[in-house]
Amino acid sequence: MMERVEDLGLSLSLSSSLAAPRTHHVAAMLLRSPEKRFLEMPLLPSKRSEAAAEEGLRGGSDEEDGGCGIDGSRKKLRLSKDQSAVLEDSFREHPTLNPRQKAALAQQLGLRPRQVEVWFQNRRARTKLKQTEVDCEFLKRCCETLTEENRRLQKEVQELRALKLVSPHLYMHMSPPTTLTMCPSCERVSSSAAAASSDRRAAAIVSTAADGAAAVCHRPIAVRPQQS
DNA sequence: CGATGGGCGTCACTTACGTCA
DNA sequence: GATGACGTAAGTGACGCCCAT
Repeated sequence: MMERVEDLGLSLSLSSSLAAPRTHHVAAMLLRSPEKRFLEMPLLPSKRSEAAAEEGLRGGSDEEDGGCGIDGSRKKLRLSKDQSAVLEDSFREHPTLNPRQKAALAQQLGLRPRQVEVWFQNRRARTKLKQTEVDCEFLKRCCETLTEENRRLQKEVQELRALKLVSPHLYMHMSPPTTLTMCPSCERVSSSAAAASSDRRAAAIVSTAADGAAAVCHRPIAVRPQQS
């Protein structure tokens, strides 16, 4: 089964078309010529089409259920506000329906079960799209914050190196930079850093930061040996 | 017991239509 | 009134799961 967004938590595939749904949508539409659409038409009715047709037979005429007209044009049904509200309430309660719930809802709203099913499908898609947009915004802000933090740390490293050259004595006795005793991502303050000698600390600070200022977090991390 | 095929539900993508600025 | 952007109902194919054979 495909992974669900709600199961993934903060999931985002930037390569996914969802990252830019509108542009992808438009591009895809431009690419799809009527000829291609004709070629894509199934030679035989699919399982789904058959099911829909069957439901159509059970549910009433095309005229009243929003099916295709005689000329083949698709008649679009707009759900009433009341119908939408009931569906919305039901969706909040359970985003997926079992057959019994679907049938009950369809009967209550005077719709075909297929219409209820489609509404839930589209509703789930809209929810997922919204969540993706939210995730994308969040990750963008994270990226900006980390970039800024990285810039700041690089600058601090440069300053420390300069100080070490100019006055090693002062450097050895200075208190540790506060920025490097607290992890900006998990915001935990390291107690071991305070207990360590200023000499070893400073050395660690410089070497760690010099590795790219990426391994600031004091949680167990793997620090790559610097490549030449 | 594993392979296979059909039924079913869901998803991603797409199309087509209604609405609104 | 014409037009384009947008929202959304619906069509389609693919995929995974389940179950019978």
